[in-house]
Amino acid sequence: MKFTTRKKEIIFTAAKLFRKKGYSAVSMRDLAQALDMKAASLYNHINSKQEILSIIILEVAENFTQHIDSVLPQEASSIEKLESVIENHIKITVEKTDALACLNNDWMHLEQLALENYLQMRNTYEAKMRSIIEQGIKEKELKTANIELVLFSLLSTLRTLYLWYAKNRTVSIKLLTNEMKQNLLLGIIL
Amino acid sequence: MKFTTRKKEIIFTAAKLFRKKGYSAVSMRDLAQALDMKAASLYNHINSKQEILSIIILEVAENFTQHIDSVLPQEASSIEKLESVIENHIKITVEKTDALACLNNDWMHLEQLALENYLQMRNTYEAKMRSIIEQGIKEKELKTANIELVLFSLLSTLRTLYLWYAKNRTVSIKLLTNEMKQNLLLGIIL
DNA sequence: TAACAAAACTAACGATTGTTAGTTTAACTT
DNA sequence: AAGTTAAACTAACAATCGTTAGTTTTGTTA
Repeated sequence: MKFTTRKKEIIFTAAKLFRKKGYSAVSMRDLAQALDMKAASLYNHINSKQEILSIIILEVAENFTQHIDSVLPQEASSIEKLESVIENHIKITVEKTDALACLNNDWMHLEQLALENYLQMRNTYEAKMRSIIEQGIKEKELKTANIELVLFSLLSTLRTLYLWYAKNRTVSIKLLTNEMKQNLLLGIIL
Repeated sequence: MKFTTRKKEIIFTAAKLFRKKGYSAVSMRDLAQALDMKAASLYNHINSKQEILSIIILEVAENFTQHIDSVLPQEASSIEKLESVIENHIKITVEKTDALACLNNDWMHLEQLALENYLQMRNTYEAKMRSIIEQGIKEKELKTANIELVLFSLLSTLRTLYLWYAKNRTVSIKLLTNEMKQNLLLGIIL
């Protein structure tokens, strides 16, 4: 990996460590050692451990926000919109595996504004997903069902797909995308 | 809640705290305070923080193991077996929400034998789930698809259902079970 | 009521935590 | 070559970590 700045390298490495052991279990000395430097030197580039976490998480959260904001106003069927959401989740899973894991597992260790920011983005994201599902039911494209459970069924798999992808990195994104659309939207029963 | 022993009360409370903040972020002093006692007093009942974690996680893991061991040899269709697995996941989600969350999020903080034990149970569980799916495909009950992805799609939702249930405790288990079978097995498209 | 056991307490330990201050090295720019 | 800045270093801080030792309180049994 090539980095434009040392700060990005630190954040990249931190994401890898946070993913493996969790934010709280990674010390600044652990992080420094992984970068072959001393803990105090990290502070030439970052302000705090907390700043590292918030940069990692908020960047991914903004990726999700931007995508759904672009999908929602489109003139498309609800199913096409859901497919686009699935594609984006897979894209982020593949491109930002570690950061996505941090978002999933360590968001509760965010503090103050960063936490508020994250929660607001997550709530908005879920509300927009919900509206897509509601549109689909209204237009008779989706089954009438408990919207909250449909929403959760989709998001739970998409959010944790990085766990599967970490052990199956050789699979083609094309195949992965098609299979996930199948499983999530059409079910697995013949 | 009524407890038979102080030890169970400690473990129950620990599971609640571990779930909220993660194993590493909960100190023995945090745990003691939640029980209205001093940290040192905990050691009259437990041997170590690590012991608490392993008791919490291994008990739930054994619940999963026992159930799938009873399902696998049954004379039933693959779909009936999958439905039984779904029912069990929901049962554990409802009855042992906090412990299940610990298993999901903090298993990597298990040490030595407890970690080996857990991983062995998880691998065996997944292998048995896989064999049910393979049976279903062979008997033309399930679609021909990437088995690993079908397995993951099911397990990812079932494993994290506690996140949804925590915010929707009033839903009836009957409804929850039926909707989950629908979503996971038949999909959401009309 | 005296004796005993269970379970709480205080005090402290060595290790580790995130972080700061002050200093030295390394890499460019003039 | 001299000057400047970025980025590493050593040393240390106050706080907190899991845990132990020794003591006191509490509640039950003889």
